[in-house]
Amino acid sequence: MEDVAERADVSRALVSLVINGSPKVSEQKRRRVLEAARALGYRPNLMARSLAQQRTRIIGVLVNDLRNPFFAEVVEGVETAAESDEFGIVVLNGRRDRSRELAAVETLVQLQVEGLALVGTQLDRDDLAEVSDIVPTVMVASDLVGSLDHPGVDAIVTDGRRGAELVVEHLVSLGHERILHIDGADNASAAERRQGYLRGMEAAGLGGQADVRTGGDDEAAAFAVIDEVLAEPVAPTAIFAFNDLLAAGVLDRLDDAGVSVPADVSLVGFDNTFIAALHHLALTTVNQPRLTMGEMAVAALLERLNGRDQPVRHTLEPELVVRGTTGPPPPGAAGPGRSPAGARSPGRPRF
Amino acid sequence: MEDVAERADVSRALVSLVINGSPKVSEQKRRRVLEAARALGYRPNLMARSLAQQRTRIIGVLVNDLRNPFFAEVVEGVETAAESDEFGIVVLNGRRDRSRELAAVETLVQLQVEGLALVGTQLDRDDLAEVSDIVPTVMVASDLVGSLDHPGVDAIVTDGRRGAELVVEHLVSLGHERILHIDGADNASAAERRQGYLRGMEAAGLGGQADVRTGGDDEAAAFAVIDEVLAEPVAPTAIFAFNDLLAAGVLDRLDDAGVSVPADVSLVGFDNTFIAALHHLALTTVNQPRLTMGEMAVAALLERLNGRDQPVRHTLEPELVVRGTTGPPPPGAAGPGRSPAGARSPGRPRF
DNA sequence: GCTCTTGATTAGAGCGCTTCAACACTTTAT
DNA sequence: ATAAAGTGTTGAAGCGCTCTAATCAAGAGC
Repeated sequence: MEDVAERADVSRALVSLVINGSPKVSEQKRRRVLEAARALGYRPNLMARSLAQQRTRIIGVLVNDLRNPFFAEVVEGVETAAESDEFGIVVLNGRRDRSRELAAVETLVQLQVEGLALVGTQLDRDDLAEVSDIVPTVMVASDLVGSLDHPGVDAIVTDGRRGAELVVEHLVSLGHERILHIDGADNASAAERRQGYLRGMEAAGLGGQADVRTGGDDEAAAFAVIDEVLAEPVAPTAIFAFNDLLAAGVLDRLDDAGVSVPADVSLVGFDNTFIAALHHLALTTVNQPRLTMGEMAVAALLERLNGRDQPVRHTLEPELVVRGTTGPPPPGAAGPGRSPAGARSPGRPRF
Repeated sequence: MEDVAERADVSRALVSLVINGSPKVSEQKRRRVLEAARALGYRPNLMARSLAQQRTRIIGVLVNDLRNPFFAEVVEGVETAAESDEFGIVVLNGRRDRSRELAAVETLVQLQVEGLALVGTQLDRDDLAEVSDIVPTVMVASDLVGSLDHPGVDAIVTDGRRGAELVVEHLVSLGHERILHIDGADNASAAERRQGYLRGMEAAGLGGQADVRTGGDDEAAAFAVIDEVLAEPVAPTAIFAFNDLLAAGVLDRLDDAGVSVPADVSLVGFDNTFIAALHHLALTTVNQPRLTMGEMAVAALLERLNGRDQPVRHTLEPELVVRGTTGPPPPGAAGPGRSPAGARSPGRPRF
């Protein structure tokens, strides 16, 4: 910068003004400076600028798992919105490891980000208590575990409970009763969807048949569960998986076992990622407005920066997307899975 | 920091030493400082540190499209390697827009990253000429368009030409002759794979039947091409798509049209993303070692930082992964697509 | 001819940290 | 005892920038 100033025969201050497009610079000097800058290949040092300016115009984004297309799209939403507000974003990947997430948050705070968007993270209120005092924080697509209203944290979520209810309602309306839920284990949104499933089952008078198995959030997690289920005497006629990735794994394993979907068993995912839309999967699923969620997250952060100090919680409506993996249960397979004691018929159709 | 120093009753310099784990600090003072820091919730300012230290320990990663699982996995490789070398990474998403890519590179340079990993970007040598003088640069999974050896830029690629040849060889060995290639349009790796396809066809004595159509790099790009192909009198018996995403789109469209794979037409993708592995797609494809590529990229950058000034170019071997979308051509469909003038038989089987 | 505005430019302090040279104090060698 | 060497600590400069307040030049008003 010194060099540029010298070459243009002006002061360093003026160079700064030109670089930042101040209106109070004569056209003549502006030209001189710009030319000198180009000639010397001058590039402002963002670190120094941020330090001097006491602001970074950076939004930190911590994402649970970049490989999951769902999160990748939320991030795109964040990026789009940030860009149009002249903010940059820094994306860190938690890779489903909570301690890595914690470290990442720390890094972002030290980087002096002006806002923190936590996408699908598993952090809880204790992890965030301190941080949210320092920097505006918004959780996207996952809620603060065990807290309805932490005052410093905003949230943009899709109503997972409602989404799960929609799934159950859909399956029930097709005639299913033995509906299995493979959940997301300790994933941040798992509890809510599980709850919705249970409520949906209750509401349909199927409370006694509710069956939740521990799954996870990728294809691999499905394998063990499906193997287990296949080994049991009575099989479900429908499976509701925590998310699309998991559902894809279920589909694979059922395929291996020669079980056909939806003829033998119906299958539903969650998220409506592009995978679900592939015709060969044609997965019935629940849509979440990913881009919108990302954009709303940025909006929430900016509001905080502009002085709002009340927490905000936007709950978006999920939407059932019916595709090809759901249909009526196979004939003769209806009825409760667990008959009254001793009445279990050995010949009950499997799938 | 000032406050911490005061509370611990030491100088600012000593606080710095403690924070950075210098061995030449007495245990007593170290304790005092750490305690004061904790009590005050002190967090070092990374910007200030980088400025003073004249290094950031950050590797900038620019990725063509985060939604493509292939790139997401390369990034994970980069991240893993960077992490173990105590580097952080900053990921920017070009979203397939070249001007955005250019802007992103500029941002990263201004951020003072110590290394630049360009994953699948479309930038050419002119875009990079200046940048690569400033910061070590490595291209991953895509090559510098129109240049065999730009001295400042390293490259980690899979041999796309060879990969495409493998595909053609595989299809030819199954008995295919009318093999269509839907390319990646202006995507960075498109030219190479196209070339490999053409060479493969030549080598098999099928040069005259080579047929390349302009595609793209996502599902949507496939639709128009497939519609076009379906409207023509003579259909290919095999389709080689630029990548898995595109192949998935092809599969969808063929499905819509009632064409079955591989009975009527064989289909091959590229990249071996997890999508290809889904049993319901079971896409034959070409594997690229994504994680390894990411890790090698970091290794290359670190070598540069340690003084290497010769460019390095690692070409990894692609590997054909045969799954369920390839098989012999339908009976009676063999033979050249374009018969000698006038000899076109109207009844030639379509697909 | 003088002061008052207005607008363009600049000097210099300061952002939060690191680091080098200097300093004070011990310990060891002579 | 004294010099030499080692340990632990600190003052102060400096990283590249911004920004406030001061300065300067030039025209307007009386």
